[in-house]
Amino acid sequence: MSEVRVRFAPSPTGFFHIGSARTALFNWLYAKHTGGQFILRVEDTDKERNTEEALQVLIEGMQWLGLDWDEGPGKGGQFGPYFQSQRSAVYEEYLNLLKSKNRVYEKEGALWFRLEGERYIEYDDFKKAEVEKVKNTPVVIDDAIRGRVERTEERDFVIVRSNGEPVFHFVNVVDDISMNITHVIRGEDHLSNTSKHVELFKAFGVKPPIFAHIPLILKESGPGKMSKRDKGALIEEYQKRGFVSDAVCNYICLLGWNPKDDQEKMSIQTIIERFDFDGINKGNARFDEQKLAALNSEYLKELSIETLTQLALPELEEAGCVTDQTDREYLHSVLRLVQPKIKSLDTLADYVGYFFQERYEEDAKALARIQKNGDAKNLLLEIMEVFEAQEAYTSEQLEETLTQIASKHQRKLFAYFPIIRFAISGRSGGPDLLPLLAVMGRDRVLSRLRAFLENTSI
RNA sequence: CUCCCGUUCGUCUAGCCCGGCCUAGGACACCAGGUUUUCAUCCUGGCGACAGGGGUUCGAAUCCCCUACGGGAGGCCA
Repeated sequence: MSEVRVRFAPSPTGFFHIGSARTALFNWLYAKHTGGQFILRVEDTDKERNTEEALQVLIEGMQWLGLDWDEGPGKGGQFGPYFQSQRSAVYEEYLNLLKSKNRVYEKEGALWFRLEGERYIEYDDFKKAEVEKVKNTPVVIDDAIRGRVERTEERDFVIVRSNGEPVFHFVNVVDDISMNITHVIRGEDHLSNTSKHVELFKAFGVKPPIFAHIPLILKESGPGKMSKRDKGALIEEYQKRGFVSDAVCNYICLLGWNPKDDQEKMSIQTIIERFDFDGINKGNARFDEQKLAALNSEYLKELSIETLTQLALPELEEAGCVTDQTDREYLHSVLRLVQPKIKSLDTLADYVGYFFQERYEEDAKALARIQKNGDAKNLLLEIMEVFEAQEAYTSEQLEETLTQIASKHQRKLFAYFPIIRFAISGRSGGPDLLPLLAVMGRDRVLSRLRAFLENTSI
């Protein structure tokens, strides 16, 4: 039994598309699941757009998702080189092989692959021209996901352009042969092309690998598959926005694959164990950012405070909440406080801004609501009296004092909450109030309460 | 225009291969309550689907055929 060898063969375009990422992920999972090898092969034949930076985007994206490769760029391997731009000699060799079998001919400067079978001319309504077709026997693809698929390839096709560059179908097959690829896991958009590939495998006299065509990811709204310009399409965006990479991985897996027992949130280790072709769906899946966000928030809640801080820091720094001067202890305690509540990191700065900045916006509507209930000023004055005197600001002690003044003034404990919250944060919602006060600490709380009493007419 | 693939709640999906246990299960979203302050928290409940039509069968979401719809491919792009 030979070892499983799968590959991810992206063309660096400067973006790391979520669909590509999932193809990479499924290949990687299959390799891990079977104990096989995962190969990264860069299809950089299109010199125009394949730049060094474009490659970097791809590699960073792969690393961010935790998809390491056994052979490929930066890693080497005995089947290299792993850049198609460096494999001309291999292509030359295989081209000669085809030529020796009389399967190549030249037309208009390009090299064409010759199908076997009887030829005839037919008008083609798509090409709007007379074209030569071949009466060919159908190719049978025994797809690991879709089952038996039959398709007839009925026209010769170009394998080397007139400028000398070999085309995708050719290099793809040659590389899969010369790299001993055993399973080709790729998007369904390649299913129709597979008949070309199988014809080439047959011409080379090589048994084709096992094909597994995975469903496509459709854009969130509107028709068609997801493309680079669609919302949520780029992996690097999630990275920038502070998504948990494990959450993104987990979500992408769920787009077209599931373990069949309603499990959704799974560690990558669990997914590796459970991943297999029979869990992959045939139908295309529509991308749903809300579901991703929900999963991501579950992951956020489990992060260690150090990891959470690391993820949140760029956003907080950019918003000016946090600087080098910010006390790390304080930052940690704020994040620990809000962690059970947060849903995403890309709006975190707005949610916690007031912890760090003395100037923050006040929500006029919230204030109006509080004033409607009346007595706001008295409530605050009653509090000031005891808060000033109090030294210890733990959640429990604050509750005790508040309970005392409440009974002294014959009020409900919670009568004080809204106005306190507003006076120190300018809003009506947020983390639980008592722990919040404890985190902010005596000095901050007192100075904000004083400032509020002075500056705001209530 | 041709060929290929697909079609279960709004969305991701379980069930389909091996027909009865399906009054079709879960999750996200949404709605309603609750959590003796707030909610970008948590809990409970609700809403909500077998694309349509024909077969086969005692019995079909499950098997077969047709139609419709969706997706993909048909490049000297990958």
